[in-house]
This record gives sequence, structure tokens and C-alpha cells, in this order.
Amino acid sequence: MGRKPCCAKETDLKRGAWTAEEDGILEAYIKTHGEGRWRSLPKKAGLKRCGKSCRLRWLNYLRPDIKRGNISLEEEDLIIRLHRLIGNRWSLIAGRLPGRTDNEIKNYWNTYLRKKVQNQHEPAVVLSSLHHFVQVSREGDLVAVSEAEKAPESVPGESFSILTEGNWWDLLMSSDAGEAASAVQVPHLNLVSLCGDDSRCDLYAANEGMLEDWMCDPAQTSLDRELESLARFLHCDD
DNA sequence: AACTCTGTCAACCGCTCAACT
DNA sequence: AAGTTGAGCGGTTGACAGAGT
Repeated sequence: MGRKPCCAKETDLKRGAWTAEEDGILEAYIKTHGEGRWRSLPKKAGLKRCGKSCRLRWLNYLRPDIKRGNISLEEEDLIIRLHRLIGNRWSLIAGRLPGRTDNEIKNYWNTYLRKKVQNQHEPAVVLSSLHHFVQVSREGDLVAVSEAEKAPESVPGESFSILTEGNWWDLLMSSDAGEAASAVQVPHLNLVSLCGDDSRCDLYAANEGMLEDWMCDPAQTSLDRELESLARFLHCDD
């Protein structure tokens, strides 16, 4: 059973750019009644807009705490590092940048930062887990595979998963990865570097729970501590 | 001046998920 | 347990502006 499409393509609904008048109506309504109940909001507020459209307009443009203007170098750096760590999780990244919206960060990444980052050397993060291994394809590419898929001739101890920019989260969170690769089990993973330096295993063991805390309750840990930890995690110096 | 190309970004769309009935 | 609803997320689109020819 799928759900009905939002607003079901109602013909009398307005689309496209918002007018100043519509902005005023929406702003006034939310100031009086608060956020939420987006589906019923347009009718109550007297707007010929879809609820989703109202929500988006409020969150991305009208919200009073929206920060306007250019993204600073500090913010840019943070975006790059967070993206390297968690990939296209724009809302998570935006949650770390007060006043910035996921849409804004996504746009900034797609139009500017992606190109910039592509021109930089990106060290790969490699994880070794109980359930994920790397195999070398005929073409010489490294391919992440699960325990079940692992070829019998794979040498235990020489197999590991390679997780490049952004995809490690997906791997950790993937349902078919089994319990050992869930977020809860992250501390049980071992980290090794491409060059075989396993010092980060000890480092990560010392920080057991750090990543989990960071993922589950971003407001709890201090940004500096996080960044320091993440930088160490990523093995890149500040 | 007129046209084309390119970059930007607000807005839309389709989907998932959690909460509720 | 199954269906429904509301909210949120990420990818994509398209209008617009400015640069280039």
C-alpha cells in the first residue's frame, strides 16, 4: 500500500516562486500557530500551496534563524570534512552548521565544493570488519563484498573492506551487513590504513563509542572535540 | 544588440520511515 | 498486522542572471 502523493496534483494549487504576500501569510501563520501540521496549514492559513511547499519555504527561507550570505572558509572546511565522513547526508551536515539549510549546503556542494574536492587528493578510509571484505576484480578494482560473497580462495587476514569517500556509513548501516556492521557495533570494527599501519585500531579502540555518540546525539559532544576525533579518525591533520 | 552558454539556487518530486489508527 | 498519514530527506529540475561570443 503506497501512500497518496502529496497534494495529489491538485490543479488549483500554486507552484513556482513564492510571492512576498505568500511569504507574509505563511510567516504570520507560523508565528501565531507554530510549526508543524504542514498538510493542513495551507488551508488554515489561506494559501493555495501544497503543505510540503510551505514547509520547504519556511525551513529554507523564512525561518528567523536562517543565516544569509556567503559560506565562510570555516564552514566550507567543515562541510568538506563532514561530507568525507558521512557522504550526502545533507540534513546531518546542516545540523552542524547553525543557520544553514540542507538545501543550501547541497546546492553549495553540487555547484562548487564537489569540483574543489575532486581536485584534491582524498585519502581513503579502510575498514576491516567481520562481515565485509575486499576482493580484487579482474579489472584490478577493489570491490567490497560480504562474508557470504567472499570467494573461498580469499586469504583470511588479508581481506578487508575499502570504504571511500562517503560510503562507509552506508556499509555500516546496510541491513544485509548483519549485526556486526550496525552502528551499535561500530566499536568492534578495526581500522587499518591503506599502507598497513594499524595504529588507528588502537586509537579507535581508545575512543570507543565516540562515533556512535556523534551519530546518535550530535548536540551532546563539543564541535572541537568531534572535529579533532574525526580528523584523527580520518587520519588527516589540521 | 542579440544570441548562446553556464552557473546558481529555489522549488519540486518521489521516496522512506515512524507514528498513529 | 495492515493500512494511513505526516514529516523529512536527497536527487532533480527549471527559471533566472551574468558572462562570453
